[in-house]
Amino acid sequence: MTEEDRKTWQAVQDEVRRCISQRIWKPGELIPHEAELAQQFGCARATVNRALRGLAEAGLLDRRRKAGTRVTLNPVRRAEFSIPVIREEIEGKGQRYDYKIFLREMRVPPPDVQARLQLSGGISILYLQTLYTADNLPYAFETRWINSNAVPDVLSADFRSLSPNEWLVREVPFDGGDFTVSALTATEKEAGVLGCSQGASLLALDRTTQHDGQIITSVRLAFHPGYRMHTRL
Amino acid sequence: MTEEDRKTWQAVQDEVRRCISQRIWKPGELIPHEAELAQQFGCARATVNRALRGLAEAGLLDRRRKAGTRVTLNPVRRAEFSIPVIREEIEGKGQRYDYKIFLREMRVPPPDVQARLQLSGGISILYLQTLYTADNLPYAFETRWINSNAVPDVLSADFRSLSPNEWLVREVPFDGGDFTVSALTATEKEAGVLGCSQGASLLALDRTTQHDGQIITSVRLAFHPGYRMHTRL
DNA sequence: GAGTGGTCTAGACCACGTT
DNA sequence: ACGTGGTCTAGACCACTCT
Repeated sequence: MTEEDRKTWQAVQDEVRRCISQRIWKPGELIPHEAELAQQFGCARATVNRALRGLAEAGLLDRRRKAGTRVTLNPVRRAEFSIPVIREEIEGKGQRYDYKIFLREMRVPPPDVQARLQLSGGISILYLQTLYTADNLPYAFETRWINSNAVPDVLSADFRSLSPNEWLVREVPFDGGDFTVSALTATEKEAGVLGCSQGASLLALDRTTQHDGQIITSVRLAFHPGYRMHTRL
Repeated sequence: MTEEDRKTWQAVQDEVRRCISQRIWKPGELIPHEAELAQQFGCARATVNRALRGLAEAGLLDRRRKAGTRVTLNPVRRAEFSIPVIREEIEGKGQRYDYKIFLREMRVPPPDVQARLQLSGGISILYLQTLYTADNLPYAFETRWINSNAVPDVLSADFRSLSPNEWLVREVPFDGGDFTVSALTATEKEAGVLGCSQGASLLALDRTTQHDGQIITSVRLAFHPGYRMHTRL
């Protein structure tokens, strides 16, 4: 552990990272407390705290009052994915983004969607099917339910220049939701619009969005075969 | 904006969150600068900074020096998944975790794996096939390549009480890697061990792990049909 | 009870990017 | 040039939790 004359929290963090990565501090081991490290690094305790807090958030350290700070035993626990904002994703590859709305009607959702949207039976809401394309090739097929009772404005929305997704992001505030990734087997319908064979394996993202306790929308995106979500650790 | 007598950064953060969620501050809009908010909340600027930094990391705010702080236009961009540590995942559901190693041999990897592991051709390394089970039902099928040149100890490892994954986590330090999620179509082999039909859609996680510039291991997990990754936003 | 991390403060200076 | 966020400090008190 060399004595650097740096005092930025980043420098401290890098040094601590090195100690962990090189197993100078081994998994499960207690590391020196903040005051001690502050003295070693020649900086304020707050600076050390800033550095260690970041590493704890990243999952590399376990910190508990009185118990001290330990190197996490099983350090890989989280992966952060950027959620595809389809237009950006496509345009980011230099391809031409477009979308086509196949279906737009009021409909009574099936029981599972009713449950997800916390609706009672028999109420019909807005249902949309949209295909996103990149350079005119099918990219993802979106089926979306919008709780039009909670968002009445959506009924008069024009989705010509703004996709349903972007319209919602722009017009309707939200404060939570959930997100599921799964593999699905292409139905005849999905195969048809995505131009793949029926039975193909597709990556599916299901998402619900809520605001102030109400569920606003429930959407499934089925991506073209070969689509991948990627991230660095 | 009510004047609270709280001064914790969490309280400030909650209040700012409320202003965003209720569109008191609209997407794209400039919000008051730190000094002003500090005065409004009756706290130090550092406290406001702490609160806003958190929201910026969460993707709700865009902050730039001199330009000030704005409400993000497209706030949903990241989702954090906890990476499945299979044993914990299974035991967490109250099920019995077990695994069985089907194959363990030295083998020359195919070209794509060679590339991923940054190996030159003709070198044989350790190859493992493992099935993880929950209550004796197939859970996930793992195919793993381990760069046994970088980790010679692995050749004498006994994987009876510790799965290859857990052995590596325990014995080999690492400092990076990457992570891919995709949908795959079950091959005959995968269908056989997972007890599903050939051609079924499976969620696949591919991961490489590196340390000090070297790629240590490349692993693919193919989960049983119906498996989902879930997270809240 | 006592040791450790968690947070707040008031002030200061710096880094950056808009102007 | 100047306004804004980014960071550092030294000290203080608090909150948790282990013993």
